[in-house]
Amino acid sequence: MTSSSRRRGEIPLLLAMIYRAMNDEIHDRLAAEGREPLRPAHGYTFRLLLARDDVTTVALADHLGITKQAASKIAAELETWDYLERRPHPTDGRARVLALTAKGLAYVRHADELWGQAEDRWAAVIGPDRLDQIHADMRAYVDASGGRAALRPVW
Amino acid sequence: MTSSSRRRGEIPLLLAMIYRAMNDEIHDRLAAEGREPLRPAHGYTFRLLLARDDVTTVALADHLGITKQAASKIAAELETWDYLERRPHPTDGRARVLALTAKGLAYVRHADELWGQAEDRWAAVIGPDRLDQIHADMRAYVDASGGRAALRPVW
DNA sequence: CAATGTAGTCAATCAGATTGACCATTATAG
DNA sequence: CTATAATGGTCAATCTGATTGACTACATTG
Repeated sequence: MTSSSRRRGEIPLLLAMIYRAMNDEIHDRLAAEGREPLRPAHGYTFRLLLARDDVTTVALADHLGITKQAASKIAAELETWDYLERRPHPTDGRARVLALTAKGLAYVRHADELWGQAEDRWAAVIGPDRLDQIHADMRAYVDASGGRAALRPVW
Repeated sequence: MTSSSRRRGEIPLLLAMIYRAMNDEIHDRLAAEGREPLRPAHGYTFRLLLARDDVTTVALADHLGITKQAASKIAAELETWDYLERRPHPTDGRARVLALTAKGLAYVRHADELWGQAEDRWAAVIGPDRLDQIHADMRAYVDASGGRAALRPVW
């Protein structure tokens, strides 16, 4: 059966390998579409903005684990490419709220479809039931790690 | 059971989250031990040298996906910290073979133990049998991706 | 309303990487 | 055998994404 041959400590490496393989695949396809030179940080920014609608530059910086100056630059790039806009904050005059534009939203949807296809390819190999199981087991780990596991950049 | 609630495209994100969470944990612990400022590239270098004993600077560069100049610098750092040594190549007078020193090997062993502990923590949540299953399913994906999946840096 | 804290910007600098030029050695073609 | 091309590695200059530090404008606390 499955067991015996599992070397201790191999699991994390496999996680990295699979994520990296899927990531490469998606990146290649996005690059082939001739888009702006989006870097990982931009992708993580999209995903944060999708999850929350009250994101300021400082919040973005915190999420990405970089300084606010660097985060500001990321946001500025995305703004010039029309992926996001900086709107005045409703209550705080100092702050600005970062929000995806229609183009930005379309981009995330498109990327999500590609991620979905990568996932499908795994499902094709092991079957959807196993993938459901894996999904549940991964969720269990994330839930058990008490907030330590969040979708933050893997640099 | 497990299924129904799985949103398509969520799996890759969970992979990233878990890898990142485990990585953070290990990094924190290694950093707390007051070592040289080792970066991800150094870790991937260790792992390559552990797997092969004929690694040249160019091979390292190729593996890391960086230029040979950058790879040379990485190797030079590791050499000054006594983690690896550059030996003359047995047959090619131009080349040098990179190899782990005893200190380098000890470091990898230590890091592997920490990875093993992270893995154990997951096993504690879902049980070792499930982890065996996941291991097999991940292996299946890697094998099916025809060499595309290799342990290369996830930046 | 004074004092302190926070969001964001501008400017200078740093670190890790890249490009380009080069040398020494090896492999290939006449 | 050479003559030529290709390869491993280094040195130097440059680029880029980030950091630190100083500052302004607004907010919060007392």
